[in-house]
Amino acid sequence: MIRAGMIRKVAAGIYTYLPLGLRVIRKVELIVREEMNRAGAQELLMPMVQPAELWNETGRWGEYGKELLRFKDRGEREFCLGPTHEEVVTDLVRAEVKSYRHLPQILYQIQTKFRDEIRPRFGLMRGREFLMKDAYSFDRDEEGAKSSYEKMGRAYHRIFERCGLKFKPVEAESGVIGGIFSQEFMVLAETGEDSLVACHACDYAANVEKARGSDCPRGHGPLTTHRGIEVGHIFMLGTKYSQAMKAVFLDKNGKEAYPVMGCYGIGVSRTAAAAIEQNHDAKGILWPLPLAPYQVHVIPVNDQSERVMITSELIYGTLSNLGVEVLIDDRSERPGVKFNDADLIGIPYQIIVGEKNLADGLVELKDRRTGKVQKVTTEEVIDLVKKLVLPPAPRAES
RNA sequence: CGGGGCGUAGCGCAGCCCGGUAGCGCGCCAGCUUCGGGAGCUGGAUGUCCGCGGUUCAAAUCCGCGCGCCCCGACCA
Repeated sequence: MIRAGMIRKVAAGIYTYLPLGLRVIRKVELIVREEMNRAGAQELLMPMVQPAELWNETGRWGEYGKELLRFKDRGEREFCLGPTHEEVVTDLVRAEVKSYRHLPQILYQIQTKFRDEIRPRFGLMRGREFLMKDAYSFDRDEEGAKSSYEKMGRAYHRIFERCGLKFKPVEAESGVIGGIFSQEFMVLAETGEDSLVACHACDYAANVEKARGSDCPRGHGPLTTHRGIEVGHIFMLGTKYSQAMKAVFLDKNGKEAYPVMGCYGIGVSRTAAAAIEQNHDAKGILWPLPLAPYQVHVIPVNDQSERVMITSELIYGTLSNLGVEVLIDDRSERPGVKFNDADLIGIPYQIIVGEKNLADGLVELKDRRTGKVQKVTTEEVIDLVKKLVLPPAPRAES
C-alpha cells in the first residue's frame, strides 16, 4: 500500500491515508453502512477519549493491560483512548433505555480506534490506530439477543460478499471482550496471521485456537487448515456489561431486568489491506471492483500528442458524466512508467489511448485482472465500460 | 517484554573497524532530443551525519546516556 501511494507512515502503526487509500476506505465504509442500516442498526458517534471511571465500573481498567493507552488531563483525571466502546455505549443505554418498549436496539459507529499494540506490523494489517465499525445490540432477553446476533451475522456475510472477498466465518475465542459465544470472519489469504480449520463437507470452521481435535465435530472426517485474516468478530455478550454497569429496564411485568447484549466489530482499514493480500500479482494490486479506488484508469500513452490527449479527455469526461469513477494519468511520463504504475495501483479497467491505434479510430480496453485486451472504437469503449462497472438500470415497476 | 538490526541529501545506501576535504544510485530542477512496458545527453541544487554529553588540536567515525524505527517470538478488528 505504501508503494502504491495509498498510505504513508507517520509513526509505528500510525498512518496517513492518501487520496487513493482513502477512497478505498470510503468504499468499505459505504458497504458497511448500507448493510448495518439495512439490518436495522442506527449510526452514532462516540468519543475516542474515555474516562477511567467507566472502565472501573466493569473492572476493565485493571484488566485491559498495556494495550489501553492511558493518560491524564490537566486536572490529573485519568482517561484512555478508546480501543472499544462497550462501556460508553452501555453508559448511554442505561441513561436512555428505561422500558422494554425501548428495546431492541442496535447502535453502531465507524470510528478511529487506538490499541497500543506490542508490535504493530504489516502496515494497516495491524496498526495501533485503525478504523473500526463497532456495533452493539441490546435486547429484552436471550432469545432476542440471539436473533440480533444472527441478524448481524447475516449482515456480515453480505458485507464481505459485496466487498468481493473470499471469506469464512469461524468459531472463535472471546478474549478480553468476554461473553458467551463468538465468531470471527476470516478473509482467506496465504499471508494471513491466523490459522483456521474447515470441514470439506459442512460449514463447520474454527480458529485453530478454538478448534478441538483434527476431525469435524459433526463426523465428516479430517479438517483442512487455511490461513486467514480476521476482519470481523461478532460476540454474544450476555449481561456481562449491563450487569456490571447496572443498566436496567423494566420488563413487561414491571420488574427490573438487564438488557442482553452483543457486540460486532469490523476492521475497516484492515479489510482494505486484506483485500490486497487476497488480490494481487507480481505487478501489483488487483482490486475487486466494489473496493477499487477508481473503476477505470485512462492512460494517454503520449502526452505530446494532441489527438491522444483530446481523445483521452473526451473519454474521461464522458465516463465521469455517466457516473463512472475515472482516473486519468495526465502526467508527462513515459509510457512504461504509466503502464507499470497503473498495474501497481490496480484499477480494474484500463483504457489505453495511443497514437497508433487512434489512427484506426481505436483505443484499448484492458482488464487488469486477466490482462485481456480488446481494441474498440472510442464510442464502443464507453458502452463496454458502462456494462462492466455500472449497476444494471433498475427495471420499471410493473 | 525477550532476542537481533538500523538511524548520513527527498528515497535507498556507502563511509565508521583504522578520527582530518561527506560520497554513490535513484529522485528533483533547467535545456535539448525521445515517446506502446520504469529514456539519452548536458548542466544544476540539496545535508542540525537522530539528540545530548564526553574524549581529542580535530568526531559521521571513539566512549556514555537518551530517543526513534525495522525485523523475529506470547495478545487483538
